[in-house]
Amino acid sequence: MAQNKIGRPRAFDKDQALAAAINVFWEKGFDGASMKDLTAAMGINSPSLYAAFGDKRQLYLDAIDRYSEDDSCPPLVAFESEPAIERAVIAFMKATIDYAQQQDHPNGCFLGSCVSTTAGHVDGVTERLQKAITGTDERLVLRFEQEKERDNLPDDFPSLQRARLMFDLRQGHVLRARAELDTIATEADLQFRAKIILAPV
Amino acid sequence: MAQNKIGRPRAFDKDQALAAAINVFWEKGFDGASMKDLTAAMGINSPSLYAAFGDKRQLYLDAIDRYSEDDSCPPLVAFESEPAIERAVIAFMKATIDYAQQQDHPNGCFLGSCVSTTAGHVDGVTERLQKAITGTDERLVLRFEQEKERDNLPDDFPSLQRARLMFDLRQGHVLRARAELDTIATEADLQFRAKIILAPV
DNA sequence: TGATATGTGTAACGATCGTTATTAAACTAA
DNA sequence: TTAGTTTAATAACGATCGTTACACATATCA
Repeated sequence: MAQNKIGRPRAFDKDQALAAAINVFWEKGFDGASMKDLTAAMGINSPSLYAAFGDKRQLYLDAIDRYSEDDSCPPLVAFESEPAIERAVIAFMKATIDYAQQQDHPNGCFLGSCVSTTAGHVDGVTERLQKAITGTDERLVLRFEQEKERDNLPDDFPSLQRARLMFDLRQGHVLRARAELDTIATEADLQFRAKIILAPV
Repeated sequence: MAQNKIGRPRAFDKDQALAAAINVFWEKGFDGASMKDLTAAMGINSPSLYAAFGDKRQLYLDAIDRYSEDDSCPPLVAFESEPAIERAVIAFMKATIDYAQQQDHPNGCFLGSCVSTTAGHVDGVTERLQKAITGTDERLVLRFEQEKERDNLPDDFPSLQRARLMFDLRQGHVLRARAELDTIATEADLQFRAKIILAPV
């Protein structure tokens, strides 16, 4: 796991420290998270943090990058790994709801609930946010296109339109979860939302 | 407008100052906005701010309350004032997109893009966010119910389900706008989104 | 006109911010 | 064992944070 330079005095686990930093930023935001908060959660002292990550802003950008990694978004992974497309759409939504309310990390979505605040006033954030959004769109589109090739969706299925629809719906769940409101999760509601995603034009 | 106690030395316009504070918080977030930023934008000195609003946190809560006032959300107002329900839904979406990208204030939505970050770590925010969300749901439901009474919508139309659908879609536009991404605004996409909102069960 | 009330502006408060110089400790290589 | 290297921990840096005393200006009312 941790690829430390062998042998030296027990170096801390950088991956683990970064994961801890994500949760702090996620809970308090970039400006709300102090170095004291961060070092306490990461289990290191500030000089180690600076040696490993540069400064607070770079740590923040690293946290965003780590969070945006391919396999870091459970809803996307659920969507991509479910064989039947109808079930995949439902899996995406269920995973979105579950994930946003999960107890082992703050509510909502790090990107949608927190990073968005710093877009435009912390350098490097806007580009990363854009990449995360368009990247998600593209992964959703990819799956739809694959299904079209397999004749599981009609040839005129508007993949990008529906991908964006899925993504946009997701943000509502995220905000409700952040506000500690129960998100709708009745089977009927989920079925309806899945139906409209896959509805013929 | 400003209801100052008459005659005393030129008191600043509290409403106008609060409006300026909203934009600062909206752009930089609660923790990212310094008192210096705030007083500069509000055109007053800190003692005046403290006399009028208490402290930074109370000013923030006042800003949230002011922003959440009944007539402060253009998409909602558009939805409520358009006579035909089909056109009202489209007006809501168009207003959402326009508003989130408008140039006279920061991108996105103050509540959805910024306040959400402080939910859970600044006292008083979560309750206000909940009230704003459920309040919006209720206003959307109210209009749908009125249309049902006028037989413009079927009796079994699931008002709450569709209200939440509208609201959730909105958040996607808000996030994209915050990230300075163009949101979809083709007539076809809008038509489709309006269609699914009003679709029979 | 003077006394008083109200709000402004200056300047400073202690606390905490992000950051770093410096010292101590731990392990490898010889 | 000892020299050398790498990391951790302590403590301090100047700057800025949110907040507030204090003195000055302005307008009303006696």
